[in-house]
Amino acid sequence: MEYQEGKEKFIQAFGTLGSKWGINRTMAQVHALLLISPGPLCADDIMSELSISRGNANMNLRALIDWGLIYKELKAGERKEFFVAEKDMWKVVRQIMLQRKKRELAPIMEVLSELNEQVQGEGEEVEVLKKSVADMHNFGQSADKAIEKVVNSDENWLFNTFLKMLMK
Amino acid sequence: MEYQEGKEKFIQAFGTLGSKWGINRTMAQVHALLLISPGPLCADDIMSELSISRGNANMNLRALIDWGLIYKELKAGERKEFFVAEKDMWKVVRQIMLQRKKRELAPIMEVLSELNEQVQGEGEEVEVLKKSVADMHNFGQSADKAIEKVVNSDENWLFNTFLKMLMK
DNA sequence: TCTCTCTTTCAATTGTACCTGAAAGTTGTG
DNA sequence: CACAACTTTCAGGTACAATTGAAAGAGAGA
Repeated sequence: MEYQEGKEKFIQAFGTLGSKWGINRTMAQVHALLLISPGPLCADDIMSELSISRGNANMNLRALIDWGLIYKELKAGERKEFFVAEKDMWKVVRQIMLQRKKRELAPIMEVLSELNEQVQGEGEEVEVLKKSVADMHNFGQSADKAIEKVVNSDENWLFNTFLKMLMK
Repeated sequence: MEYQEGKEKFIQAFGTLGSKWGINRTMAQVHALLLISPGPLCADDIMSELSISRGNANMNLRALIDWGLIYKELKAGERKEFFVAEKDMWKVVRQIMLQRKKRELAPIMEVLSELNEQVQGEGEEVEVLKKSVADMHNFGQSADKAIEKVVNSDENWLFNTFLKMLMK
């Protein structure tokens, strides 16, 4: 397979994956493009590689910076901004886990806490609702803790060892 | 808070959560509704509770059965089909992990394997592409193994212990 | 200050996944 | 078989998110 074809397949696959996980297809593609670029790229590079508009490129680059997945880089003597991706896969995954926890786990946990405390009434249907809420709240807390531990495992020899075992 | 309000908030929150994770909003809402229903519901119950059409209800009920998250139940003397949700939170999460692994991890792993084996050529850009592909393939395999282990942890005392520790 | 280059914004457009409802299909019963 | 009770399908419509492109903004150097 030629380089160009491989590159396109990679970017394409990444975009599809992203969209199945609730992440903007283009954002995922920009990320993929930067991941396989040996050097920094500027907005125009990305626009022409992915055939997208200036506005779209700009929006998704900002979003990726916001997620902590790419960095802005300034070249001496150039006005243009360049971008590079974090290429350490473990850091990438860690960053994604943290961001999604913050953006999507946290809000629902708040709703669950509220329901946990405030739903009144009696009867079977109320009990079933309360139990569901409590179970999910519980599970969410466990998940939160597990994510924190995994994300910070570098600092913890014991968990690091267990994690490696888990993945073998 | 009254029961009805709590119920609506629960269903609403679940729907939002689902859509942020690439799961059909309505499917998540139907699931939520069944989770907090003391008894089985039929298609008409769901249509009126969620104000959705017959076709929509049918589609999403089939999908939920397909995911292994709800079951069909027949009542003696009734033609209608009734539905109940699996309410054990751990089984629910397990099922979702397995299904998503099958549906979304597997396809991209195939692309990565293909690229891993078939990308030809030399030069820095080819090397960077190859490295990205290899890293991701690696990570994907680890994730796959970790999911398998977590999902089957009931049978494995050591990992069960570890998991509990991870979540405390 | 003016101009040139690059970045950001946003109203209008486009794209896409989802939903509807009616019609066709299925199945049990008299 | 004919009917009634439900389920499934799907062509067309809707709603929402993503995208465009042009205009406004921002900053550096002459």
